[in-house]
Amino acid sequence: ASARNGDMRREEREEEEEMGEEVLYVKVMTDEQMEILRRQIAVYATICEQLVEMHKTVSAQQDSLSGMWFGSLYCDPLLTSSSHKIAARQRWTPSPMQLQILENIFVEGNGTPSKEKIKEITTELTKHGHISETNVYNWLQNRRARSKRKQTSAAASNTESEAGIEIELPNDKKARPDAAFSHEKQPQRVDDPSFQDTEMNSLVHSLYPETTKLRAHM
Amino acid sequence: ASARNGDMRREEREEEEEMGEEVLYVKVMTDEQMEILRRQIAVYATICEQLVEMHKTVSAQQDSLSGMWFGSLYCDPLLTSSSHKIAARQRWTPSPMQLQILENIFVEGNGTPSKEKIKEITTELTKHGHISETNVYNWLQNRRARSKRKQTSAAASNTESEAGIEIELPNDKKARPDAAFSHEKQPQRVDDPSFQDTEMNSLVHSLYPETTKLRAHM
DNA sequence: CCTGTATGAATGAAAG
DNA sequence: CTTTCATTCATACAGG
Repeated sequence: ASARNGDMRREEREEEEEMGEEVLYVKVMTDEQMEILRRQIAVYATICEQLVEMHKTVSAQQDSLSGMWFGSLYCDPLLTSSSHKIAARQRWTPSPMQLQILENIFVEGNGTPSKEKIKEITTELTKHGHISETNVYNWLQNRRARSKRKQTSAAASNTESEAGIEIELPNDKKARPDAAFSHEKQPQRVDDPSFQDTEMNSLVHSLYPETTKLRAHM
Repeated sequence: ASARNGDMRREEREEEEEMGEEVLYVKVMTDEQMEILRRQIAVYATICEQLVEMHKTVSAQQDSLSGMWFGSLYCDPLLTSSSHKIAARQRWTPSPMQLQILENIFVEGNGTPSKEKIKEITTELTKHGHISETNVYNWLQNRRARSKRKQTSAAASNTESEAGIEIELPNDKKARPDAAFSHEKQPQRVDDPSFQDTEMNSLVHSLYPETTKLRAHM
């Protein structure tokens, strides 16, 4: 029972849903939307901070428990809430945390995924969830491949732009990003780390001091 | 396989400028930037969730504190912002015409859809509607996979009739280097194009039940 | 409105 | 490394 009437239908639907004047489907954010996003992120940040504060307060009175929490949060965060969680997915799924770290590693661009390194990374990531060296290896491999593919297709259709999409990754000593949103029409380098949000990193860091790697750019 | 069409976006944007009445300079995010943002939000979400869990645990023992807490945190950041939805990531829908053509191509069964071929097909299909190479690629891939699955399940039911055991739980484990035990619950990826609903709202809502308004405009 | 289903897309893993 | 496969995720629709 599938009505394949294509775009027309969808367009109508969307329009009726909300935006009246913006009929076009562009993957573009207006200033306003940017603002919304920024605010939403700010909300997260705020909530997290306050939760952390709260935790501190509470744990000050229950220190026996607090140690346990911080120690086990990432490895086994939800045991308490849902014991009916059986699940057991067959294929590994990186936790957001792991993803973030992997992404950073990728961006840092050591093009050399040495065995040694892999092992090291794996060890680090184990703190944030179940993972194996194979996972790390595969992830990096896939990431590389897909990034490359993207670049290729992008370059293909973007011939006239001499913009020198020097799409080779890493080593960007770009200024530290504060606010992070680019105003340029030209898309930035694909994996521009400058886009990453410092605020969050520091938040995460304050939560999980052992994850210094998150910010490690040197 | 995963490459999203980053360049396509740009083209669309220019289109917009052309036909646009006002110049409307918008800030553009590349897909990659969007993705990074999504992930960062996902990290926030995860942290928040876990903190919430923690809070529940704690407040179960100290309900006097928890009440105070819920009352004071929220500062109404999102209520005002509403109204504009970020253009959703839309998923391509083949027009009937395109579908027909694709079907034919599939039936012709050249099992190897070379890149060359894909490009060609895409060009052809563009005449019948908006489409990209990735779309074609995905479509064929999905078509193949699902066709195959159908056969498999058909065969399975066949076997079942003779064996009498129809337990076909997809529980079979592929050879995995690491023995799998139950994963931690992996919160789903926040992959919401609008950046505005589901995950975050429900998270916030769970934090601040009284702010139901948050969801009002969805 | 909410729930179920078809299907475009993303992605971990493996083959080539 | 590149390409392909298998599985999962998320969304567009249809039906209650």
